[in-house]
Amino acid sequence: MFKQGTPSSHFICVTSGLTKIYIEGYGKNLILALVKPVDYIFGPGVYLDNKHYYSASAVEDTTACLVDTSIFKKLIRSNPDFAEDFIKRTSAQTLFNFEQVISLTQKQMHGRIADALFYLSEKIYCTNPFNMTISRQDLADISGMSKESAIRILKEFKEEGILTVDGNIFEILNIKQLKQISETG
Amino acid sequence: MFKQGTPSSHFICVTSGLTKIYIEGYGKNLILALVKPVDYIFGPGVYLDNKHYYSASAVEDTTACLVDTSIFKKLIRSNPDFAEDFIKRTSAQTLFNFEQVISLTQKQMHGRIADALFYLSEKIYCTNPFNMTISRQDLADISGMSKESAIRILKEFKEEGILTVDGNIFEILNIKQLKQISETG
DNA sequence: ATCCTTGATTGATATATGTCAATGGTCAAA
DNA sequence: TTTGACCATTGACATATATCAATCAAGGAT
Repeated sequence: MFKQGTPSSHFICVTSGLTKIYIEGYGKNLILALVKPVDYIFGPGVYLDNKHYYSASAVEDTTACLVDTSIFKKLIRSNPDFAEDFIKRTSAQTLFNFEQVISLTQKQMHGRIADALFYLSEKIYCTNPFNMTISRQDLADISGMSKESAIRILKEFKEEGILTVDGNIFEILNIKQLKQISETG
Repeated sequence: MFKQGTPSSHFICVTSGLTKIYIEGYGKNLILALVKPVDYIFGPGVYLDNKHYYSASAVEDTTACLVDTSIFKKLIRSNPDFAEDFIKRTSAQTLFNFEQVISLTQKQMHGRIADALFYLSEKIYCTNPFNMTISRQDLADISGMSKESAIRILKEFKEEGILTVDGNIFEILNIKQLKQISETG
């Protein structure tokens, strides 16, 4: 959909499908979030230099509509309720980033995969047996590890009866134990 | 100054000294930023649930003044320029967080210490031979590693002539090489 | 001066994690 | 059916990094 470093003149509203937004780092990508309908993609560059500071690409067939950022900015200036709501949203986003950073920097792989699984099940697909439409590489890019490592952790979870994987259908069997793993790092 | 999880009813303006803001994670801390005069401490909780989502404590003797958040919120609603400026600041903050996350998750220790040294020299102390007023543990908490590892990397940099350390006076001798290390991870 | 606390440093060791290479499965195009 | 491309999986191995324990240096208080 767009690449890090390119000019950004619109903000994007995803109306169907699923999109990943990710930073292209040193040889690997870090997925910041998955965006599902109806949610917005609005990067920090909009109020700075009108560049994208992350890339976005569809992981499922996705439709979206674009809104010129100048319209958005006018709305912010003219409507205090809108501005306040926007600040609330970005605050929540920041909070989410905090949790993510702590997970990525202070937990080991098992805890990070656990967090990613909960993110997918609770926040993205919103069901428990859920259909993984993202690749193992994407899962690894969410959890900040190599895809081989991610696969190995999944295998361990399967062996311990925490998880079943049938094709791309994932089911978390033992939520409590997985929460435990998330907590203890 | 305040602890993660406590209620936050004011925003803080640091008028002298140096303060670290950090997240208390699983057994270790992650320093998000150092705050020097004159800058503000304004967490994401202010517009959500009025709680602090990170802790702050002084690393040098620090004075600060407090402003009730309700005053701040009124200003946001009544003054579009102020609101826009605030959004710009938080955008810049978000951008900085992005760089930080990439550094922490995709670079190895040498690159992360290099980044931390540049942060201290260029953004915080703003001189090149600079007086490290933070501890090695703090340096480690900025770079997301154990203090022993941080010390070892510093030692290597000294041996390679990139850095001199005299007491708490640090001088980056070979900026170009250190940039190189930051780039190559 | 001596003690005591705190932070810095060093070494030895364990382990978490990445890398590389090989294999297998699946699906679509020819 | 066969081929090829792509993704998932597995194993063997190298190495980055944390942990633990010990030592050392510098002040402050008694």
